[in-house]
Amino acid sequence: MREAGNSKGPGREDLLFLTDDQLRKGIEAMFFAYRGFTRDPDKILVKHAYGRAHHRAIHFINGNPGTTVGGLLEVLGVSKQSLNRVLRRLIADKLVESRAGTIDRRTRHLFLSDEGKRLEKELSHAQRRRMRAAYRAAGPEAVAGFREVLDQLMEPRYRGYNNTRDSRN
Amino acid sequence: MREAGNSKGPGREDLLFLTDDQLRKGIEAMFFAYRGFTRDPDKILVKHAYGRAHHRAIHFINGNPGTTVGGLLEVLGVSKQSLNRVLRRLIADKLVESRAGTIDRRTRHLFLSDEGKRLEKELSHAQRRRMRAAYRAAGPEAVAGFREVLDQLMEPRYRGYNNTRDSRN
DNA sequence: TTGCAACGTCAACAAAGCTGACATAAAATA
DNA sequence: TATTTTATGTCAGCTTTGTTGACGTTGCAA
Repeated sequence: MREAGNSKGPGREDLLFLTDDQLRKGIEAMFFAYRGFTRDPDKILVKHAYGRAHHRAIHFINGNPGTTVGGLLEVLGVSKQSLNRVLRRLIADKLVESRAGTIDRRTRHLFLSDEGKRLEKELSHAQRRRMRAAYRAAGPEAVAGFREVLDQLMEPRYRGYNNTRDSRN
Repeated sequence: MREAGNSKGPGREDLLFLTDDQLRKGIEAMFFAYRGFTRDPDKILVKHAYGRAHHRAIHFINGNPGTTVGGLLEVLGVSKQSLNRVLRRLIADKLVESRAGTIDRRTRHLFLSDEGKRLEKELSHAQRRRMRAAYRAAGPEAVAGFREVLDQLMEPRYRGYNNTRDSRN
């Protein structure tokens, strides 16, 4: 992929000529798509009286069980006070468990409780459902392209964040 | 595009089999990408003491000069009180002009002033710059796929929103 | 004339971001 | 050992942006 200019003539595509209008449409599509993307979980969250910030915390704790507060702060990119407010409530509500580390007892390792996992499943199921429908409708090649562009849009340090996280104590 | 299953064997791609993990990665990529996507304009906005809501209003007024308050409400999907707060300030700061319609004098038609256009250019230039870099790095086929998936993710009523808007008085 | 539509606005509230300041416990280091 | 740094928690205060409910005005339309 990503070859540049091959056969007859310097077509605009080959030179990756991008009009402001093409880019503007992409920008608007990103705005509308993100709203669609968050819509289903948002509806579930209001029922439980949580917000998007709670969803994000739950999501990343689920994907990285045992991650520390500091780890979460890095991924989420918010202030510790802001994260703490969210986390405090999730812990009080017993959706998240916080355990002091054994090798470094200053750190707090975070886990979803069974009830936390239940909510996570409810949220991620809804979000995956929409994502799956979009992927299916667009087809596998479109999905590959989608992921490539997203990887380019994000800040480089978050590329390839996936790949099971360290979660050891 | 979007053919389904052709040659030997029912490959997973051909059946559009999508693992939860694939979908989860797409979901996370969407989160990180959206953050990257808004980062540059956000930095500019803080200098001017505006927020993302102001950016959105400016963006859509720029794209649809003469749009009404009601039109903006539809696209942005927020309450009129919320939009009004943003708009009131932009008008007070003389970035946006509001003119009563001539055929229906109840409506307010919105336009960017010269200064409004200046800020819009500053914001959209930064955002297009990142988008352009992402598009260039990913290549034209990836871009096509990106757009297809975004179109699927958004609520259907916003598909093809682009295409120059009515802006007559 | 009566009613609906488009808009503006006040009030009150909530979510979620921020900064600054301070506290504690534990690790790391001098 | 004494000191400093790190990881975390928390209080206070402020901002932006979203919500709902209520009410007022102007103007189009029946």
